[in-house]
Amino acid sequence: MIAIKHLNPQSLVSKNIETSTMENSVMDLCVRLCSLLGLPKSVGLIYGAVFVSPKPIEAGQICKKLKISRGSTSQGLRFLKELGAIRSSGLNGNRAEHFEAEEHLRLALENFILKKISPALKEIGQEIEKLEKITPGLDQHVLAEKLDALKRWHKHGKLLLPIVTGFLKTMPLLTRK
Amino acid sequence: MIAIKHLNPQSLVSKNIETSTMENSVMDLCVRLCSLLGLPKSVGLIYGAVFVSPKPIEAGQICKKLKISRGSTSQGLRFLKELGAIRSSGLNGNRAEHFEAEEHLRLALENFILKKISPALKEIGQEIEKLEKITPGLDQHVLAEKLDALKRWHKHGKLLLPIVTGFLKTMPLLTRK
DNA sequence: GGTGCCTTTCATTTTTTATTGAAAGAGCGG
DNA sequence: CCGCTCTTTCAATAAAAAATGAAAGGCACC
Repeated sequence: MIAIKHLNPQSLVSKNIETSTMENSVMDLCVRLCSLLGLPKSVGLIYGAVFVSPKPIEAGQICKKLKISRGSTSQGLRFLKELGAIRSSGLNGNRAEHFEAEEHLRLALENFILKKISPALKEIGQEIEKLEKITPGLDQHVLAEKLDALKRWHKHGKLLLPIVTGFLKTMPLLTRK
Repeated sequence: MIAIKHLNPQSLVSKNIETSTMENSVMDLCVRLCSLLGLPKSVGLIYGAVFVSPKPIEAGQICKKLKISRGSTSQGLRFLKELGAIRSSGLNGNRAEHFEAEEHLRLALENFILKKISPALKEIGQEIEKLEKITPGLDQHVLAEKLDALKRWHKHGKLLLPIVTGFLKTMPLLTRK
């Protein structure tokens, strides 16, 4: 079945953590926010764990706390780091890398949008260009019309993008500490 | 591996249709647009087939043309109809339902955004409300701070939504015929 | 150089999501 | 009412995505 998916209203993290309701719920929110962007639950959980932690947290603690595997944790952390949602805060004493949430989650969101949407729009643009070059046969004028419609959508999609990222800039920062 | 997914640059529909390059490419674009919204390929193909067709097309033709099953076709058409991306144009003569693309694809997009994002924001809002009611213990003031940050994000998310849908209203229509 | 501790990688497994096709439904014409 | 044609539904299957955990790599300290 094809359907627009929603997460169910009850707690999403209870299987993973059994700590204070408050912490639990804040992490729940993180999972929801991630899933809105189409990111897997584990990424939401990992981000939540870093976000919620009062001090930089290391991978080992995260995967123990969330009861998820070493591999998932590692990959999730890498993804979040590349995105700019968390950052490493050095190898406090021992060899364990410690993570904390970035102050500017907004940058991560912008990053995400740029990485995900921009290339898609670009490819669509290229596809349209290729199409333009084809001299349409006589029976294809209807298609040519449709192509024009798609072109307009593409143009306006490109326009919308900076508006959204621009709006993000006006948002208050999601700060830690 | 977790990664931001992109469709590969070469044709996405060649396995499904072997008609004119132009038609093929327009459908390709439809698939890309759908996948940007996280919809399955079949939905993109089906929408493409309806969009590209110079006259209302029936389900049977679609599933023959795309070489996909009756079930997928039926479900995809229902989904697109509910979304307002296509509409039924009566049972021309025989019992077969005929479909054509909606003029106002913009409405479908708004619909999609509203159905997908609004409920999520609402649930996040409820979750935050619930959290507010919890009197935080002494050791939880750090969490309370983080909750504030999330609250601000939620507020601004709600603000962004009408701006995006508002922007959609300024777009030229994606017209058929 | 060996040991302990932590990390990443990646082939395999599990879980989730999408697709299929057979069976059942629905309307029309005779 | 029956046969025909098209549709929907849904349990089974296939495909895709995510999670696991064993193996391999890195680094600090002895």
